[in-house]
Amino acid sequence: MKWTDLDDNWCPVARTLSLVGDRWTLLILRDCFLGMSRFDQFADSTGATRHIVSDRLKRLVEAGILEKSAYSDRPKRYEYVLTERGQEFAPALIAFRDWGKKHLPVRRPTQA
Amino acid sequence: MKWTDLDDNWCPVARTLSLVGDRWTLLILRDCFLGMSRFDQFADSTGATRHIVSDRLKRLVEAGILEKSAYSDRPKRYEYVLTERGQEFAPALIAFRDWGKKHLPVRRPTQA
DNA sequence: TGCACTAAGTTCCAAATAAGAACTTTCATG
DNA sequence: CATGAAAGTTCTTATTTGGAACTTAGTGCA
Repeated sequence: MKWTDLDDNWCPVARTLSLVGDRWTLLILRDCFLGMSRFDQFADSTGATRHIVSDRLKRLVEAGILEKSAYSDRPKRYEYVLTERGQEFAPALIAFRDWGKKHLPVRRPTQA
Repeated sequence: MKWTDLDDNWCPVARTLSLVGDRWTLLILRDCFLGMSRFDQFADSTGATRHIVSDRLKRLVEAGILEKSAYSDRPKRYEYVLTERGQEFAPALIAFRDWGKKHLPVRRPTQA
């Protein structure tokens, strides 16, 4: 079975993952919760390629998890902000954060 | 940046996702919470290929999230059970389940 | 006018993963 | 001895990712 066919799975966990379960997607949402909203911020912060950031933002907008709106008209510039249903991913991200803090201490701390 | 380099990221969400953020992995954990423990059960239930189930189980065991043990000696047969730290993914799965139940009602219900 | 610079993407190619089916190994049962 | 189950492995093809370069539509000087 293809991953993309999970969208109409009987299981709500599977249906949710069909939207946010791809690589990098949840890290982009994490950045949204940290106040980021622009393309370059997501690319720099997550480390995902621009190609992937572009794909994920498009799909998150289509899923109604992020909202895209212009913050400048000339030149046209857009920003991405969590919708109400997007905000409701907070519990999931907090759960992952807590698990990581408890079970995965950093080995070699990030140097500057 | 490669996805696999997230294991020593400063962010605990990223470190956690480097272990369980690949496609199918969280669905296998879901099945563990539903009481499943065998290779074929995971393959049938998730729909992932045997190749992927094999890879994910190996990595979950290496990460200390599942424990592999023999339930039969002849022929040798193994089962996979959540460790204590594995059990602690419950809040994350519950968060995804709740989000899906609330925001993603099934369109065409699974027919038999 | 012209040059450098910014933000937000898109495009292209090579490398890594996933999908699907068939095959293997080790027994148990009839 | 033939059939079948469980747990993987192997093989080939299709889809995704990773990395770098390129594009578009301006802005800010000098």
